[in-house]
Amino acid sequence: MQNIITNAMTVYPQVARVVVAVDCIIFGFDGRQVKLLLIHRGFEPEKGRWSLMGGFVRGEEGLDIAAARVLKELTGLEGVYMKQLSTFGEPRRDPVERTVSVVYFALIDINQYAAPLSDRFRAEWFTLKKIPPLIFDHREMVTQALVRLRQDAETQPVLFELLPAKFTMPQLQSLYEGVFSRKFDKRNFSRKVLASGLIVRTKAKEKSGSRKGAFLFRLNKSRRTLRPVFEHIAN
Amino acid sequence: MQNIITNAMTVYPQVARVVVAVDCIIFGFDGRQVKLLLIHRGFEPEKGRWSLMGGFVRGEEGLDIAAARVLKELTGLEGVYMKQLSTFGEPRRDPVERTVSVVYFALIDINQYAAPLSDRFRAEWFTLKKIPPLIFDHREMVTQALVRLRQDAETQPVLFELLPAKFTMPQLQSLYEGVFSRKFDKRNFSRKVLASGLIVRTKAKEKSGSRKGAFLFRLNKSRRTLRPVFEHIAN
DNA sequence: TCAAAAGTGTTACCTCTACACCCATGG
DNA sequence: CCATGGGTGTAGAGGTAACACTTTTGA
Repeated sequence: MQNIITNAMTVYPQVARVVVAVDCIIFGFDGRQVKLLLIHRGFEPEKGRWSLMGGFVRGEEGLDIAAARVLKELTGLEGVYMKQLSTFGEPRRDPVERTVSVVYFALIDINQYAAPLSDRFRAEWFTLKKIPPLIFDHREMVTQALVRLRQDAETQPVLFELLPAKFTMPQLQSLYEGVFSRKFDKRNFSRKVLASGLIVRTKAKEKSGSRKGAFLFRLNKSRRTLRPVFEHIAN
Repeated sequence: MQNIITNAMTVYPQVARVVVAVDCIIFGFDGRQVKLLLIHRGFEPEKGRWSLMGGFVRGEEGLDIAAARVLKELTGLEGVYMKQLSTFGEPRRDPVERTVSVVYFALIDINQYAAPLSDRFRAEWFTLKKIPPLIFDHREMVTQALVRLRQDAETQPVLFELLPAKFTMPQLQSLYEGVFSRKFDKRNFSRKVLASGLIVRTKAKEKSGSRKGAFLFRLNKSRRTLRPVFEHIAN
């Protein structure tokens, strides 16, 4: 087994080299529920079980690039919101060979491309309450991603990545309720979101889904954070 | 150059293997200022410049374990608060050979062991405003760590890791002021911290540092978070 | 006795939460 | 005409921020 050294670099002697992979946690929102995209493994190890979408990092590829490539292979999507979560490296987490996995999570609007999916890979969306058993330490990765998603959603408008360009207030509220697993009061919710200045009401209405129709909103591009900074212990 | 495979595992064919390292960002507090521990490199590459303390991950070693080992090699400390920050893996970040570095940050009370330092390595504490140029992408690592430290400090009582078991209110306030780079009103600050129930006043006073003396406080072990959870968009 | 740091209370404002009814429309 | 989901306002409570003076004691 020859180690792959890609050019004439000198090397560190006596140092173990390991396989580095990326795994992608893909969250989606379909207008009603927050979901997680999983693939049904058609290969060993753990053939036939569910897992995150992953792949090995190539020789000349940075980690972010590798994650974007893996996401594209599965969903066909590019330019998606994607963030590094953390790295898993227990020596025996992958039974085949020691593999250090850098985990990313992505947020996408499910409806925008329900189509591109499922071809090369058997991929399915699962609601957060019905996640099947996952291989290796993937379940722990998902748990961490959810914690992080909530943290981020508290301070930054990340959840808008999961929505189409125009969305209704009830959709936005369902999204927040899904991510935080709790209900919000719709009057307080809409007042608070509007007060943030992040979204703007358009004149159009979405008429499917209710007889009355719901106003469509869009992001106000000039705003980037929900609050300047929040300090728990502060003046 | 033989790849090191530690046992009879089968392997993934055709996959690049790379060196995995850990780098430790060590924040400390001396009762007045928040500081960062750096080492003066006595070896190539970048000999003579400043860097974070790092080391390669060994064959049978998990990432957290590797980081703890590296921290111990430098400071002699064990059982310290340590958390994974993120992973850096640009192909040419290390000119010697491709190296993926998993970054950890640790929080310690400087006074507790000013001694154990500086022997094997030339290590020095730098205030956050006087960080020298660092090698590779270490400066970016530090920047990210500071952002994360602030985020964490907003929701969790992590900063207490930087303090001795007993500390004064002015010390605590300097710590928060150092981390957030701003001043707080001492009346509001102490009221707020005390209202959190996180700390308890003892009868003892710290008499050095002021003529009047300042009450010593200690952590109230039963409390774990500053607030249950905070939602920006919530009910 | 005075310089230096520690300690303490009140008020105005703003934000958060709880809560219930009317509106528009398609069937 | 009625069932369904969408939209809105108000009042009470709680938290935040601004603000200045007194205490202690070592030198």
